[in-house]
Amino acid sequence: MKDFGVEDIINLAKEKGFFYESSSIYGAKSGFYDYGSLGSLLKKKYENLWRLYFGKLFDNIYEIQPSEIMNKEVFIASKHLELFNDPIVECRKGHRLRADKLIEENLNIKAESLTIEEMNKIFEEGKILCPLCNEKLSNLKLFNLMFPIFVGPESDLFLYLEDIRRRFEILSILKRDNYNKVNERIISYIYKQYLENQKIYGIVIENKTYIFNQDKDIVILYDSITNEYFLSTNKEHKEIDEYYIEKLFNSIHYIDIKFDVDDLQLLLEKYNSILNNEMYLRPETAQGVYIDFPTEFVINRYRLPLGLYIIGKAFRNEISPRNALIRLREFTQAELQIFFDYYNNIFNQEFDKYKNEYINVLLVNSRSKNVQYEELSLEDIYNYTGIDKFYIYFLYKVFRFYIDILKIPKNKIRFYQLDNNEKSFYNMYHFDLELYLDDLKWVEVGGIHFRVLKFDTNILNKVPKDILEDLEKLFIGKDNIMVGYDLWNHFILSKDRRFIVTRPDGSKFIPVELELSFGVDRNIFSLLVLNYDNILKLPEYLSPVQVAIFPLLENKEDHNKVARNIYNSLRKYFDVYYDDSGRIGIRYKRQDEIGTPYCITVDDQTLRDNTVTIRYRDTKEQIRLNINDLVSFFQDKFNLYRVVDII
RNA sequence: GCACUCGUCGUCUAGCGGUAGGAUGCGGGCCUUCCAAGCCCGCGGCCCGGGUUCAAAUCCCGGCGAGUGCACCA
Repeated sequence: MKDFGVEDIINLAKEKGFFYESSSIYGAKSGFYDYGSLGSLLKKKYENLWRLYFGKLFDNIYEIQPSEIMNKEVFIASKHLELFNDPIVECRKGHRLRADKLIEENLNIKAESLTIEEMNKIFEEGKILCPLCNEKLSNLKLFNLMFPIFVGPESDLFLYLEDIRRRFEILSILKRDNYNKVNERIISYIYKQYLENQKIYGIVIENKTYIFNQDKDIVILYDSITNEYFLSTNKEHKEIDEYYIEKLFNSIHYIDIKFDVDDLQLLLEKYNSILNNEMYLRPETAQGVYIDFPTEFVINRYRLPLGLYIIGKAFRNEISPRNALIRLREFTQAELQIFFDYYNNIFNQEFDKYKNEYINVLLVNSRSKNVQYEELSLEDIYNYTGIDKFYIYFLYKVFRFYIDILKIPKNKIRFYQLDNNEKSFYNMYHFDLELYLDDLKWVEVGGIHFRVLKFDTNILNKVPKDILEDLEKLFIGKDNIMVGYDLWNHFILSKDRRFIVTRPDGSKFIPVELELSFGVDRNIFSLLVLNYDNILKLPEYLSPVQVAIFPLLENKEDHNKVARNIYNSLRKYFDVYYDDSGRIGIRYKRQDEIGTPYCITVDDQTLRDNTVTIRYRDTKEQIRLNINDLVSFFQDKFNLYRVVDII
């Protein structure tokens, strides 16, 4: 049997319409994919199964749909603006490196405490050279993995001012010695192009006029006292070649605003007011749940445990998207956040019911054993690691979803425990759920994160005074407390007291958070990779097309007519496909390739006794069934509730 | 983002300065009473932009995209 690799799946996906590169007729941008007709059906079915399973894991779970564009404060509280933000420095040859890491390695000082300006100064002075080519490093900028959105009519102005701010306060490239003198002929050539169809923007400061293009690749300086022109490429002192001039002309996205130094102050004030309109595309769905927790907790009558989940888009400006749906810039997450009282936790009892069940895990301590995973009972995991029972219980529930419902082969799934260096500081426990996708090895398709912080009373010295009183109550009778990382952060910043929960005995706490997080696109991709070998053997309730209907012979009018009627009667209930072209064998093959589990064929016997053949994909076996029984037959086969009920 | 390799019908592939060819697929027809690969006809392509040349899919430059390895993935 041929091995089907990732590349084959990508071709299949494109050819049959599962997914393909987005905007490809205009030249695709990596990291963006469109789901096609079949992919959309598959994804919808996956999500519905996920809803039925994880949405019913326990009582009191709800789906919510927060906005994908969220306030800046959300990401201040969540620390995404602070920590999702890498300072990048560049050398002449274009190598880009992490500025903070370079400083820490070379100068042995903690870069955390340095401002951008201070870091930039270190590189300007040439204290650190590019380790790859020994060239000077400069042009320090922040690279944030979030996509900013500027809301409201002034967004263009904001972008422009943001550019000015960086230019003056951080980059300070408008220094004279960056410029080469150029002759008037070149300048007039540029102006000529400018007048014809391109626009450039400029700023006048004292006696100097700076003109630059959108990409800031090129800046022209005109000195009105000496009447001289200078040109900077904003890189090295490169020859003024046609490439840069051409680049200037090609900057099609422009803002044409001119102002002089008197206006600058006014505009910077305006900038500060517009700053409030800066929002972000969410880099994870989770924050939507955390900020809606107070509202939903009250609406659902203060009951814990409370589960809130989102199936929706998240956006990250990844540096290098790879492997089709595995690393995208726009992707779909399915995340269930479970909030509960750590000290009064019903899930620990659930553990006992399943403690003799086995799951595949690779514990930190087992990595040296040179095994892919070990099959351990829940009780063993508890004994080996001391991890809380409720956490292991949820690992088990996730495992069953993949084994029993998605039908993932048992030797291709494992939980990978992250060690203290790998996991984030706010995760007390963190296991990735990984699937083995041949060429790609183990791929992370989900994660189970216990997002909590443990505080002693010293934390009270560091919190805002107006909520100090509320926080002190959490410590009554305790030396330390466990709190959900995000709920804590959002409480500190928003000061919304609904984050604090009161127990029946009057004591106060902030719930802890357990996050079951899944990359939907990665799951879809994995399902295709793991199930394809000429035939796409998806579980029948996941198959995009559920039933195909054929006339046995395309040139027999009777066959066609009856088959058409069946098609029309089934299409209201199921995802069906009608095909009367080519021979019967090729039609079966077409459906096998896209995973259609059942094919109905109308033949001569149908005309006599009103029965049709139903052929099952995996065995190629046929049964005969009366046309009148088809709807109930398939309703039973595709009943998702029953699928989930088996568990 | 860096380095290397590579972009030809939807898919696979030949051509590598001079009329873009095959296979598969898809559509139509013939034949066929149940599992692609019988016959006939048709549809469909050189990633994009510059440059060199009488002439560019082919050579050069840039962009975009893909693969692999680094790096990145709070």
